[in-house]
Amino acid sequence: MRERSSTPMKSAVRRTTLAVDVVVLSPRADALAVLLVRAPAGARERWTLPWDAPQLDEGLEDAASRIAEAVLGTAPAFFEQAGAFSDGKRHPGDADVSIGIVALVPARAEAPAADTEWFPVDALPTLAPRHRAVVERAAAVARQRVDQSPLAFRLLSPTFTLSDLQSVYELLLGRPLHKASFRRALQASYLVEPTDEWRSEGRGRPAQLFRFAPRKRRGARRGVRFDLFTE
Amino acid sequence: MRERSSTPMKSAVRRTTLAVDVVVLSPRADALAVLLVRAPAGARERWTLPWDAPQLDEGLEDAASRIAEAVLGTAPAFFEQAGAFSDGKRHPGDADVSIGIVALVPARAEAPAADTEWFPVDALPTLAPRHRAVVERAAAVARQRVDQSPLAFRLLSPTFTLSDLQSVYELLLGRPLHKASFRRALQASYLVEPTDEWRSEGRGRPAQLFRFAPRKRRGARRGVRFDLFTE
DNA sequence: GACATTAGTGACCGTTTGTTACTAATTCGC
DNA sequence: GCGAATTAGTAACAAACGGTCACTAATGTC
Repeated sequence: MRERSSTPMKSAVRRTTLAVDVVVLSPRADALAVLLVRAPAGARERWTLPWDAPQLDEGLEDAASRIAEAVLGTAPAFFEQAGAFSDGKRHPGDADVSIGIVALVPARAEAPAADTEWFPVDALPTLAPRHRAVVERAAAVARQRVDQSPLAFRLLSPTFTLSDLQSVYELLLGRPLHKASFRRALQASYLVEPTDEWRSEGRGRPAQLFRFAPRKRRGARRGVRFDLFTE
Repeated sequence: MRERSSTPMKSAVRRTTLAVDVVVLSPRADALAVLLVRAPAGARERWTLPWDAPQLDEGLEDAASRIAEAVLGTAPAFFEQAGAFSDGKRHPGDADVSIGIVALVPARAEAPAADTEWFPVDALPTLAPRHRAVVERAAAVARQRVDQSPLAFRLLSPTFTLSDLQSVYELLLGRPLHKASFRRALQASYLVEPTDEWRSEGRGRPAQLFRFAPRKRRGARRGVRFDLFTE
């Protein structure tokens, strides 16, 4: 009979410093971009993610919303957890544990707050190691879940053209998609519905505007896919 | 010009009580089961997830491994985060924030430690509300990621029959799969390779044993799927 | 030895998907 | 005004995929 240590459930609960690190993502100029904040003078890196400790009895998403609103001016409508980080990597506030939370905002014309700037996720400035890991994980989460979560629609205005939507998918998936196939699959998914409006943007034929309006699908999900990331 | 509050990055880092709640999953008797620990006398619920606060400078996965080993006798080989939980729901140790971590172990003959018991995830006993949410989220994570992560193989011994593998997929997906289609898709995925061994289990033809041995796939991933959960 | 039971495969065929090629509606340059 | 360029949208073909059925194979049970 193997000797077993007593279960650890009774040990005292230690106090830990906790940070909510927010990764605000938005499509900018043909790249997925993250909003960074200029670090106060004296910090080791020039840029950081917006972050803070959660307030007493404040939910993590509530904290993320508050933190994002402070830098954006408005609260994003969509959040998703990107994981918890506690490894030896340094956090700008020396938090023991970080909760990474992705916030998605549509591309807008307005500039962000002073002391903030958009950076493509593939061309980040030097960040604290923890923050770099959070951003990378956040981007990976967005890429992995784009087909199971209405992520793409949160990166667009309420109405959008199908070309806009396809561009966002291509941005997230990192590869070009074929127009006809994309539209056929979208049609079958019952995720969008056309509006009466059309948008004419410079040259070319005007495009019809659609809105996100998922309806129940009749067909059950079919076979398995073995889509492991085995690179 | 809108008035903006100063960015919150400078506020003092508050101390928080943090718990790592471990969801040990294993296939048992045609159901996905979770390992629960009998709560000490006086606790409000009779059962809890194995949990503990992380030690100083201990990674979250390290903590999960230690906690799981205390109840299993051996450390599971595979962990995956299931999210952070901070909402008002009560935790057995009154932790402010819980990190839910899924640990996968193959079905084994051996009984778990004393004061522990396997429960099907669809037939849980009364748990603290936080723990119930963690288990539900963990099961959902396992179900969602089964085709993107080698989850299913971590619920099996190093060698297994294709029927075993199909059963695990059916368990996780919650629906029957067709044998021929399953095998055809698996073949195309280059995820398993046959061994020289065969297993005869009571009646019926013996089955060849396979092992998980993913190889690079030639074909690039194809089109998009719009598999939003819109029930 | 007939039968039940589980493993594994071949083949048919309808559906899905990649691709090409087309039509449609607009702006730009002249 | 008119053709070229540009972007939107769709039809149609061929190949690949996936659901299904039917079969063969190897074992234990009676």
